[in-house]
Parts: sequence; C-alpha cells; structure tokens
Amino acid sequence: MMDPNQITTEYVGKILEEKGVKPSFQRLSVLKYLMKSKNHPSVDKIFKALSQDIPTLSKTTVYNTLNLLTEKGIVTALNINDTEVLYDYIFKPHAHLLCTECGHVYDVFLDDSFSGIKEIDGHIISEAQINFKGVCKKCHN
Amino acid sequence: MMDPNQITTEYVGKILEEKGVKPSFQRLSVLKYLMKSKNHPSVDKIFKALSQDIPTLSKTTVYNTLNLLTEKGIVTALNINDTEVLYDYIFKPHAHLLCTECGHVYDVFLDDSFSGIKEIDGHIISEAQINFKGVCKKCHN
DNA sequence: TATAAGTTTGAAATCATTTTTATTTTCAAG
DNA sequence: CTTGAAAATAAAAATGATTTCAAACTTATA
Repeated sequence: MMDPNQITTEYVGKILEEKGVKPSFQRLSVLKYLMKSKNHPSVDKIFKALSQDIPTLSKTTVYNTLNLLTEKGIVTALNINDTEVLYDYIFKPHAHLLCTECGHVYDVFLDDSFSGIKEIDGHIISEAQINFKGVCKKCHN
Repeated sequence: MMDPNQITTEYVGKILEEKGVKPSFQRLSVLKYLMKSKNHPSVDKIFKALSQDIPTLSKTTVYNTLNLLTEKGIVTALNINDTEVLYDYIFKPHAHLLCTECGHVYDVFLDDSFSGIKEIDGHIISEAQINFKGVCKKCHN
C-alpha cells in the first residue's frame, strides 16, 4: 500500500509526465483514485465514484484514460474475474488472489524469485501476471 | 503435449465421466479438439473447425460446453489476450507466454516450486494462472 | 411405449467496450 | 490578447462476444 499522504496532485502529475502523459484533470482524477483504492475497482466503479465530484465526466474518458495508463505501464488491467476487468496501480509488483467464496481480490506479494524471471525457454519476459484462485483466510473458518 | 494416439473417443469419454459430465457427441468433439490443439483456440476457432464435420453444431453449445468443462476443472479459460478468451486442456500444469510481436501463446513449464504453492498469507490456493508477456525466441532475432 | 430429464439449437437480449462524431479545452504563433 | 490547430473530452451509436430463453430433440428410465 501507498502512503495516502503521498498521493498529492503534484506527485500524481509527476508520474504522468514522466511517462509522457499530459496531466489533465480527468487523468489526474482517475490515477489518484486508483492509487488511493485499497481494492481493485472496475471501470464502472471508477466512473461512478468520480462522477460524484465531476458530474460532466464521461465513461468514454475513463476507458480512454485506463487504456492509456495501461499502455504506458502505469496501471495493470486484471482479468482475474470473468465478469469485469479490474484496474490496479502498480506500486510494487505483486500477484493477486480471487476468493471464490466472497469474490474479493487480494494483493499477494511473492518473493523475488518469482518476479525476477526475465527469460524462459529462450523467450524474453517483460511482464508477468500471476492470478490465484482459492479461499481467503476470512472465508475458510 | 499429449500423445495424439492416446486421444481416442473412449479415453476422452472416460475423462468426462470421471468428472460427472455426460459424454455427448458435441462434448466429446469439443474436448477432443482441445486435446489435439497445439495452440490455444478461441471459441470461434473451435466452432468453425468443428462445424465442418458437425454442420448442425450451435455456437451456444460450444459456449455451454467450454463453460461446463471449465467448471469441472478439465480445461482452463485463458485471459491472456484481451480481445478473446482462449481455451486450454490441462494436461500438466503450466504457465503461458504471449508474444507481443507475433501474438502467439506459448506453453511454459515452470518448476514445481511455482505450481506447488498451496497457501499464501493464510489464504488457501486451489488454482494458479501465470501469464507472461514478452518477446518469443522466434521474434527477438 | 410413455415420461421425464438432460442436451442442443437458434434467435433474441445483454452488456462491456470501442468507434465515431461533435464539442470543448489547451496552447503555441502571430 | 486573438487566432487556429491539435489534443482531450463528451455523448451517442455501433460492435461483438457472451448469455438468456424457449422450443426441439435425444437419451435414459420406469
């Protein structure tokens, strides 16, 4: 998790600019929301949450922004749940666990031997997505 | 890879029955096709291929069958490509690599320390899906 | 053979995402 | 300051994969 106090407009704007993305109000809002999220919101959740403060916001803009941030490697699109795509700010590389009971998606931090893989069978690896399914500790008691 | 000679109707039927799935002609056809596939076919590819031999086949049946086989743990639905879902018969647990150049999806066999994870942070893990992105050995030369 | 249960089919509906087009904003050049 | 082009946003319409639904068919069973 990120320190919430760190998530200022300046800080978020700097992240965007470093990746060559113009820090518009909408983009700042979407990324800031993602960084503050403890869960992994869907497009719809992001849209509904931000709409409260930004009544003119269009869902298209949320889609555009998330696609752009994904291309730039700032966020990841999670396909762990087959009903909707979830988005996640990449603070530190990690895996995910979907609880088949409650549906919650947890962050799971594996040791470096997993995330450090750069080559397999002669293929060059640039990105890894590790999704577990199972029963979370809250549900199996 | 499976030995192609092993993929007989009797053998495929046995796999279905063991999981409590009635081995109808359509289900046998779909599973047999998946077992013989060297790549990871989409619903559409499966449908088109089987339609040649089974002209009455409905796409709904392909969807129904794949959903059923996935529920029963006989096949996996791969969300590695964001345009379409790919299906894969689970012969031996393995990871996948999507080549960002040619789009091909490779099977990647990791050692048991990966697939053997049964518990993390108190959560019980029943299933793991590991998807890599990168450049395959054919493309980075 | 009759009946019920399970399976398949094809059409229609759904729904997330993309495309398209129009409007607005940004920002550099004059 | 204006002006005008480029970029960003908005809203509506289109797309397309997947699901739902009702009817037809098949299979198993009494």
